[in-house]
Parts: sequence; C-alpha cells; structure tokens
Amino acid sequence: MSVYLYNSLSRQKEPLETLTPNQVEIYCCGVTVYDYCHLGHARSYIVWDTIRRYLMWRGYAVHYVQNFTDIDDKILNRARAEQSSMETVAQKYTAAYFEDMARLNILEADEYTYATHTIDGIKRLIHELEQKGYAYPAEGDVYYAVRQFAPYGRLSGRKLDDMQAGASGRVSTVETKKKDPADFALWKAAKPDEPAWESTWGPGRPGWHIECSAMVRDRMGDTIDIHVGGADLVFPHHENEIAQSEAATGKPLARYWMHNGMVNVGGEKMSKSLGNFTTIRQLLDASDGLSPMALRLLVLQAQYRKPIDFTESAIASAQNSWATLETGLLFGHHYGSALGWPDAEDSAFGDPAAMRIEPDSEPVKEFQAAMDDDFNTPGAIAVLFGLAKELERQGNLIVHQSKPDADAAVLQPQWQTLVCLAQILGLETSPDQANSAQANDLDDEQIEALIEQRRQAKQAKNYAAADRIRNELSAQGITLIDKPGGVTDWHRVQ
RNA sequence: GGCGGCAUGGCCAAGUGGUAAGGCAGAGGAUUGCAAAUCCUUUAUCCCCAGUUCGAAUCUGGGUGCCGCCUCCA
Repeated sequence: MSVYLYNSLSRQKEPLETLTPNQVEIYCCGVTVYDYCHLGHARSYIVWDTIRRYLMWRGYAVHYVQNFTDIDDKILNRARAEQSSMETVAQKYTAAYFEDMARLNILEADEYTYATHTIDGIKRLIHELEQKGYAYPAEGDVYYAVRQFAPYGRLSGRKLDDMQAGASGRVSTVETKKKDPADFALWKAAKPDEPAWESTWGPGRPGWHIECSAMVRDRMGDTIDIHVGGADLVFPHHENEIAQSEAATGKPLARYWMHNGMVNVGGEKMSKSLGNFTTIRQLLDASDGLSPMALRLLVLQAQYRKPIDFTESAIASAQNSWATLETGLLFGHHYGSALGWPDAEDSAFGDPAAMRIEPDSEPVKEFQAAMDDDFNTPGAIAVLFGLAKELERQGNLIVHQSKPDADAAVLQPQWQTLVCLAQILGLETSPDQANSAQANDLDDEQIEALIEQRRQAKQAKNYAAADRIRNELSAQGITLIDKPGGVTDWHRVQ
C-alpha cells in the first residue's frame, strides 16, 4: 500500500510516486512577515508539519523547504506605521513566527528561504521569461503575459475569458501599463524612499509570485514532488508560480499540489482584511486559552481540506479531548515503575525514539490505513483515543483498586504504541509539562492530617467543615476518594 | 456572473454500495452524608425530492442551504 493524497491539480486522490524513490521534495508557501500569525496560519503549518512527520515515519527522506516573504507592500506599510524599517519589521515577525511554531511543536524546515536573499535568482528568472517572450517591461515594471502561457488557469480551473467577463468592474482598469488585465507583476519599480535593488529595468523589487518560483528552482530544481499551501493561494499565487516556472523550464513545477482548508469564524474565513482573526499567541496566552497541544488536536480533528469553524465550544472540546489524550500519554510515567516495567528507571524512558512498536498490530494498521488515505487525521486520532481511553481506565483502576485488570506486559506496548503514533501527529507531552501548573506545597503528612480532620468533622456530621477541607485540597490538586467503610484515599492530580 | 467545495446525533467529525468510527457535551445506574473521582450502561438512518440497485449516507438527476476563490491572504 502506498500513500494516497488528493492532488489539487487532478482533483482526485492519487498514489504518491516520488521522483526519487523513498525521497520527497516538499515546498511550503510561508508567511509574509508583517504581523503575528493567526489561527489560519497555525492550521496550515500544523497540517503540513503532520504530513511531513507522517511521510518520514513511512520511510521517506523528506526535504522540506519553506519561504518567508520579507519584501512586500504590507511590510512597508507596517514599517511606516511603526516608524521603522522593512528589515526591522520583517525580523520581528520572523522571530515571532519561529516562537509560535515552536510552541505548536512544528518541526523546523530543512531550509528557509527569504525573498530578499533570492534577488539574483529572481532577476535571472525574469530575464529568462523575457527572452522567451513571457514577460515584458513597462516603465520600470516587468509583467508576465498570461496569454502567452497556454495552460494558464489549469490549477484553479478557470479560463481567462471567463474571468474577464465575470470580473468586469473588479479587475482594475487603472493599471494601463499592463497589456492584459490578468497580467501580473514580476518586478515592481521602486517608489521614492522604498527599498530597491538595482536591475536592468531600473531600481525595484520583486513581485510576490516570482520569489517562490525562483526559490524552488535555486534550492530544489525544476520539478519537486509536493507543493503545499493554503487553499486561498490556489489563485492567483500558485497559478502564477506554475506559469512562471513552467514557461521557463518546460517542466512541471510540482507533481502534486496540496491545499489546506480555511479556518472560519462564524462561517466566514478568518483573515486579516476582515479583522476577525485571533493570533496564535492571543489564544495560547489567554487565561482561559488553549494549551498548544489542544490547539494542535483541534486542527487535526478535522480533515485538512475541510473548513474548521473556530468557536468557544470547539476550544472547550479540544481542551477536554487533549486532557484525555494526555492522561494516556503519561500513563507510563505515572505507573511504569509501579507496574515493574523493566526500562521505567532508564533516563531515556518515554522517548519515542527509543521505542519499538509492532507494525502489524491492529492500532498501527488502522492508524496507517487512515493516514495513507489522504492523511485522514480524524480517523488516526480515533485510534489514539482507543488506546488512551483504555490506558486511562487502567490507570484509574490502579489508583482506586491498587491494580489494573490487564497484564503489565500488555500495557507497556499499548502505551508505547500510543506515544509513538501520537508523536507522528506531533502530539507530545511530558510529566514536567503536565505538572507545571499543579505544583503544590503540601506534603503527604499534612494531607493525611487534613483528611483526618475531615473524617472527624464528618463523624460529627459537620459537613460544612468537611466539605471545606475537601475543597481546599481540591484547589491544590489533591483529589479525595471516599470509599466504603469510612476510608478516604487521596491522590494528586496528574 | 464564472469556477470549486460542503451538507452525518446537542456540538465537532470519520465513513463513498451491504444495514452508521471517534471526540466533546448529556442521561441512567452503582458508590457517597452530599459531592468529586471511579466503574457500568446509554443517546442518529445520514438536507429535500426522484431514480439506478437485491441493497445507498455512500451512485445518477433535480432542488434547497452554506462556504471558498475570481483583489492581499495560510
């Protein structure tokens, strides 16, 4: 069985056949660094990170390249507003990007490219397009002549004539420099006081689309395996990338195109222009905000091509869902020693890299079947919950009845399978992370003393006092368990 | 107006021909002074209509509703 993925180009699922066996070249359209990333960005990069991790697990050597657009009108506007420079703004939000993505457990790309570091390649590509008759200069600008590229519109499924007919009144007629309204800028003449690079067309800077074509060509070659990005990039961005690259090389830019669905708010796309966005850091840092892993789970509980509606109840659900999964992931840390697992005292205990899971076991087969089918993460997560819920139950039995009803030798591989499969989805935790919010100062002796006080209060039918003690302990992460016969067990919330 | 997509229980969401995964929320029971925690049990015929088929959520046709793109956008 091979991995099947939905190719936007063919509009159907296709088996993944890479140019070089067991190797896959992925280019991901990154962000324009003029503001903090919002949840739409979070979804996009969580999705592509997960696909990358899965392909690695499936044995592919993945070469993953992502760009930063660090020259753009919006960055310049921001720089003016902040009385700063383009470089300063770009650096600030590039750094913020890395911080946010690290919190979401998104692996760093193998290579990052920057438009401003690719100027030579961009100019070379524009010259080549000019020589081949696909580009023309106009008063310091250079435009791409879309009519020259016959397949134009293939990816987005549109025809130039239809677009003009339908978009009458929307396509600007002001730009008289263009020969055709659908032509787009490869090079923009610099306005006064704008950053500019020298060129044969005069001082200027690259248009938006050309940087990706140039960066792919410089770093990865004429044809890559998979090109990924948000569904809102299909047109015009990716369409234009294809026009630029394929006109120059005569070869397909990418064998597969993948696009993630949007994050919606109240049924509408979350976007900067609508102003309905929540930044990643806003959400994660809010007092009632999500943990990063819960956000990751929220994203992956939907199929990547479908829209996600971002709501209060979705947040609450994700937080609770993650709590369940996290309990399962921590099972070995909590009970491994008690169960006498041989490696429980090892320093590397709990590290998925040191675990070996059984590839023919049912959970692994189900997980793989789901993921092979166009990265069906909701199906894969159902497998995780199957394992996590059973481990949660066994853990509760240990706490409440001192022993599980399954063999320790069975529980260990179950737990390892859960940890390994979850890691493929980028869902990870550690005892340190999970406990950081629960630190409390009470030692066992103090707790026992309070429980004894409560027992006496109960005996005197002073339930108000008894409940007060119970609540105080609860507030410090101590759960009391009243058992028949007046015995009260307790444990710390884990 | 053009192109594309979606419509499954209270909410979210898999499933693309054989009689509905999973999560969240909820309910009932056990236990309890009451709770909590825990254990057990439990909640749908898949937007509407017509058709194909022994059989359809799953295929076809027609509706209805919603969304995205056509302008910067993950």
